[in-house]
Amino acid sequence: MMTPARKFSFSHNILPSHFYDYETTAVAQALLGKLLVHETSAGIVAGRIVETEAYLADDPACHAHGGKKTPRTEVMFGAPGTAYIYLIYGMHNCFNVVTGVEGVGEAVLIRALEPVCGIELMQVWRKQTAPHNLCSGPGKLVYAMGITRALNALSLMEPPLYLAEPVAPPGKFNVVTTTRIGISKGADLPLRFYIKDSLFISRK
DNA sequence: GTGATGATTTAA
DNA sequence: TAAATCATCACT
Repeated sequence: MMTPARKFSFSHNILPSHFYDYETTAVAQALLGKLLVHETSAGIVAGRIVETEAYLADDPACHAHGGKKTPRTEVMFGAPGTAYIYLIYGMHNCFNVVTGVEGVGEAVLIRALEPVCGIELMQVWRKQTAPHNLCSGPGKLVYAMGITRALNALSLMEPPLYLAEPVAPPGKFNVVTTTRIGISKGADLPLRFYIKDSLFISRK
């Protein structure tokens, strides 16, 4: 008789609150190699973060630049380690990790993941099969992970959506720094970070 | 109320 | 290269 698939989760490896006790650019780099996990009713999906962008309080590309607090940006001023999810271009959503000191509006955009877990689910939700095309963009990974705006403002330190240490010992990797993608203001700032030679980033 | 804008993706 | 598509925000 077949052994039933073991129920598992990554929740015992959740990144603790002190992970966020650093400036946003440092957290953006430290998030590379970590896991983003979503425990859904359909199953667990997870990916290794391979590309991020920092959005800072004094940064013209940041939704909350200059301390601009609106109904939308309010979560960016909340506790670090919460989710900031917003609609972009009327049809996709972007997923961010709120960072920085509470009361200051900063966040890290997750731009790409390497699929780790629940790839079949990702393929269904993305209507794509190629692994390198499942999570290689901020809008794409939101679909692949089953993330919706219902998760906006929720803590990333507990299920169903959370950040975790990878299970296997992290291999050594190099980080590349470039300017950010798809913005007009603040376009020259070196605030995009990705894992060198990753096949899963949104673009070189 | 109205209009400009946008941290994207996809297909042609 | 262009179209799709709509929440958000400032207010010519």
